[in-house]
Amino acid sequence: MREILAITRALADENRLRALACLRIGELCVCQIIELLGLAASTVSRHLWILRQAGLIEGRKEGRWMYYRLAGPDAPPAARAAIDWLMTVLPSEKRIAEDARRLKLILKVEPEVLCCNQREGISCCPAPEAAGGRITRRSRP
Amino acid sequence: MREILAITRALADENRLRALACLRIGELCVCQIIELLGLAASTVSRHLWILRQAGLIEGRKEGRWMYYRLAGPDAPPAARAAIDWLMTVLPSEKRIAEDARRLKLILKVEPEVLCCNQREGISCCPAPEAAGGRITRRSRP
DNA sequence: GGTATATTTCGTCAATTGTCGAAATGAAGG
DNA sequence: CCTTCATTTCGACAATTGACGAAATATACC
Repeated sequence: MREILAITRALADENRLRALACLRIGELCVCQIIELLGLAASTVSRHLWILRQAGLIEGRKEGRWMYYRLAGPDAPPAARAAIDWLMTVLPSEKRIAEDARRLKLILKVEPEVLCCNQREGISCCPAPEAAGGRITRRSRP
Repeated sequence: MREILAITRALADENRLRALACLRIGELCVCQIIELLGLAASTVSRHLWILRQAGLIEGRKEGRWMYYRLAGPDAPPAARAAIDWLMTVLPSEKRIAEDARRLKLILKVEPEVLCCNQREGISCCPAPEAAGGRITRRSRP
């Protein structure tokens, strides 16, 4: 039961669903996910940890960078099934499609430059949630 | 996104998963679910409402009694898929199997008698969560 | 070794959630 | 109509959660 609850609770958050969905295109660096979600790095790190311990994603460290990807075929079957469900229902969501569009822009920027910009509080792409009314604290030094 | 989040958040609670799982045998009266979960009637009612507005279950009123069942084929596809996933992963869970065993005992009691007993604070079956350390307030008038 | 830096951990705060009991609702039967 | 009673709604409270910034960790490069 703990295993299943870890999965369902991991999925019960919009930002975690967005993170999962964006990983469907393949492996991503944490800084890219940070950029996409527009949240504090520590917050994103926590979200990724929750997804990871639920068995939904896998991490791989390469130097200073950390890469995450969707759990593979050898992941717990319950998690795999959950991922399959998500990948059929999520992509048609407006927000997820918007994320996919922005992700293309993000991928054009070298991770090094991306991280450097994040330190400076600069976003490489429009960040629609800023227009949506939510205030991104990172825009204020 | 609202629709999917309603589903994932509805599933992010152990008692709601138990309620869903017990409905796989068919339609149940609220008082039977109350008995199974061992929670206050108001709490169970709230859980069922959350499951209902997520499209995971359907309700039917018959006189003073309210019956719930799993969402049928004409339910939102996302909800149907979620139910399918749950019904493959939940039944093998220890807690769910235990619930199924207790549900058989509960079904032997007429709903009228069950409700009457609940009013008196009497449980028709062992209620394993009492042994598990949790205190059931309803045993104290 | 020392510095720079990508990510995680920690502490804190506001918001949300699960739970209960009490009161309200609504349907049956006298 | 008035009572009974199964269920739901309401209000309160404790526990959990998501968010942030600051500090810690770990890796690379000098």
